[in-house]
Amino acid sequence: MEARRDVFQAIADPTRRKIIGLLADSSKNLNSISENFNMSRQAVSLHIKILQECDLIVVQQKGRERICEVQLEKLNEVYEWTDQFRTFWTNKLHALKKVVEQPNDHIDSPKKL
Amino acid sequence: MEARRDVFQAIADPTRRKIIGLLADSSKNLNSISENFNMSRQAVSLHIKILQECDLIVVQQKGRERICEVQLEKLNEVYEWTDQFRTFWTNKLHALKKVVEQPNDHIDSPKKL
DNA sequence: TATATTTGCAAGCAAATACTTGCATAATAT
DNA sequence: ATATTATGCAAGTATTTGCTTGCAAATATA
Repeated sequence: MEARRDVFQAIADPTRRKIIGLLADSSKNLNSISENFNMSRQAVSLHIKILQECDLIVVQQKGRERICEVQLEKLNEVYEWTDQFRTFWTNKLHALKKVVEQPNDHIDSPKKL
Repeated sequence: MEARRDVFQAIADPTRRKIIGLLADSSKNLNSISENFNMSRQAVSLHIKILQECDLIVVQQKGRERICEVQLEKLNEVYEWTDQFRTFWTNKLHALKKVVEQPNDHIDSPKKL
């Protein structure tokens, strides 16, 4: 069953987030990744597969080894989604400040909230 | 079954992300939220519950209504996790530039990225 | 060639997820 | 008082998830 497979789903699992962290440091083959976890190699392999399916990881066959490289840019989707709301929560602090500090409008105000 | 319940898990579901978006605009009661979806009220109610369990939503009883308010600050955990890697992928572009462009430091540089 | 290593594939399983429908309950409106 | 509205609770189901173990295959090393 090909289920929904997106970046948000992929990073929902803590093991997969840890894998991303490991690979951000340097590319690694499947076995050396799985050494960092208390689960079977197969379990890790499955996580890798999921990360691959949403292009967070690119796997390159090198002899009998599979070198996994993380594509951190793919996290941009998540970054942007959260960042969109970040302006909301930072504005909770700044919006008030702006209103209070501005006794009247100036010509050079480019934007008003 | 009390499963792992964290923000990453919570935002993995597209319905829940949409709920967050809706509530970012303004707080709403359960029924008016569920009007935006093609699923049963119960299904939406369950999503709300999950969002509540990780403090992304605070529910306030008001008579017979339950007003849902989103706590966008809780997304900071996700923001920071992605941002940590963002420096990696933006550095792919900027790191080289920095090294090349900066022959020495200046006093009047208020901030360096 | 015999053996180690790195990996894939497949079956099996318990738990979680994402829903559904039906009924109960409490607050409000007529 | 009765109907309407907003909601919760519980049971049931199909699918997905996160793992396991066993076996096979391909590559590298002795």
